[in-house]
Amino acid sequence: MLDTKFILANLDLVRKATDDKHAASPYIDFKRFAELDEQRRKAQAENDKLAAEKNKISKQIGQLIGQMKRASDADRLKLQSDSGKLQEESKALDEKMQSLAMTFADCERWQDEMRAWIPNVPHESVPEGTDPSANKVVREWGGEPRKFEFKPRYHHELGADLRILDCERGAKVAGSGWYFLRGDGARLERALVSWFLDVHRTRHGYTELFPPFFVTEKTLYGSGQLPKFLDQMYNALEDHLFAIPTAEVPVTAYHRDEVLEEKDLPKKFCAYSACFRREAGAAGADTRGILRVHQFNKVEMLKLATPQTSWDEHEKMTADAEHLLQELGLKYRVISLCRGDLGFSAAKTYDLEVWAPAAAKWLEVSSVSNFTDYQARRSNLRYKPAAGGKPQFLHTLNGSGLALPRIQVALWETYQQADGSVAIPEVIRSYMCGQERIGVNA
RNA sequence: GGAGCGGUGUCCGAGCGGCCGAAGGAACACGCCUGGAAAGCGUGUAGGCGGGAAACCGUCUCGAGGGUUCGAAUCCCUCCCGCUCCGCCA
Repeated sequence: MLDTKFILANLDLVRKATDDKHAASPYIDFKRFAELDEQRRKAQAENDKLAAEKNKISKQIGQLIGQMKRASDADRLKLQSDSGKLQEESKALDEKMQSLAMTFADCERWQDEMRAWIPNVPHESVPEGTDPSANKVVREWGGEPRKFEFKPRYHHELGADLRILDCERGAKVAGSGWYFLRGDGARLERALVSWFLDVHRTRHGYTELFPPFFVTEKTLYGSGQLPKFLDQMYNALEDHLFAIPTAEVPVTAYHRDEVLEEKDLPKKFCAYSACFRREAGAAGADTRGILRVHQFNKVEMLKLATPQTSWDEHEKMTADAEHLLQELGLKYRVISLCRGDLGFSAAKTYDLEVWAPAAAKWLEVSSVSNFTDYQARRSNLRYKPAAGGKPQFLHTLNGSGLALPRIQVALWETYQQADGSVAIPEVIRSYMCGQERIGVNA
């Protein structure tokens, strides 16, 4: 969430961000926000003044009672009546304070509520625009798309023929949008996850985490999924837990409510997790195969950085994800999302899209974002500057590195052979016991 | 799931109704001492909010939330988390 003072000092900026991000809602009323702020500060100032007085009186009573213990009988009576009077005064103050305290708490609660619905402000380098058509292609890698000397087959055809993907049985067991990977398909999935993690760990310097797949409401709130995206999440009502839509959620919460040392920054984590998404409202889109599913595997990268380095780290993280695609030999492009397509909590996002040659489509396989201090404020993630001074909010960044099974889709389609088999990319072979191609699975 | 114990500052740990934002120790920082270091000694070291140009002042915070009281880390209630024992279990 944004800082209250920042919102008030930059109303136009915040209002535009809210509109551009299609986040305007009845919960947000900037005029009311400013009024609440004034009311809140007034109530607090008044309340604090009375509290100071009351504390003074209580202290005096304490002293009188102390004196009473040592006093003669005659003096004791006098002291007793004095302290009685003070007690009355204190009670009177208490009554006055009650309504002030209530006003204060109400104002603060409403402000916080409103802040929870106000999105992050985009970085100035983010393209203007209201929908994906305004997104900018930053760069493309991989040259000309592969030319096939035969008619390339779609991933769902390849998956079925090679018996590495079984959507029918997935649907039987769990419903539409659920699937089985089978044989070498399942093995390739596992190999890719291991390879992703190993590259990030050994070559990109990330610490590996294996996170919980279910988290509390508070945790989801911290990374900005709640309150806005409640309907996109699976939950276990009985236990008040939600299935994570991405490892970003538990890993962002990892250092929640902590104050880190600047010398330990940036913190870099990578984490595998299954991701669960209800995809409510997406029915009808990408129905064939496994382009849009309710459960998928993903390796996530996450960084906690200072505001001074976060933009640099954002570019580096993007490069880390690209590195994987390059080694897999997959054609891809990097897109800078426009203001209207940017996520709720993000200040800037690069999407990485791989080319699926049979479908002749770009598939989003990674989304690398800088959230600046937006999530950090929600999650109370801070650091102590090396130069001294008050703790500051960190900047959080995260990006997929990478998301399955779309990578599988691109691999199958890109590396399919005339005989119907699929070649396994060089870098993955050692993770597949040296296997070089996927033929029909027994 | 049942029974018992416990959650205090960066950490350990005392406090069990007022003089407690909190003893003592450790750690860290600065200063003294030293040729230099260790030991010694001295000083300092939480966060939120509000006010103030600042120095600083006020207020709130001893797991969270509520209650009793003029006054709560201390008493009462609810919840959360941890530990020990028992039960169950991959």
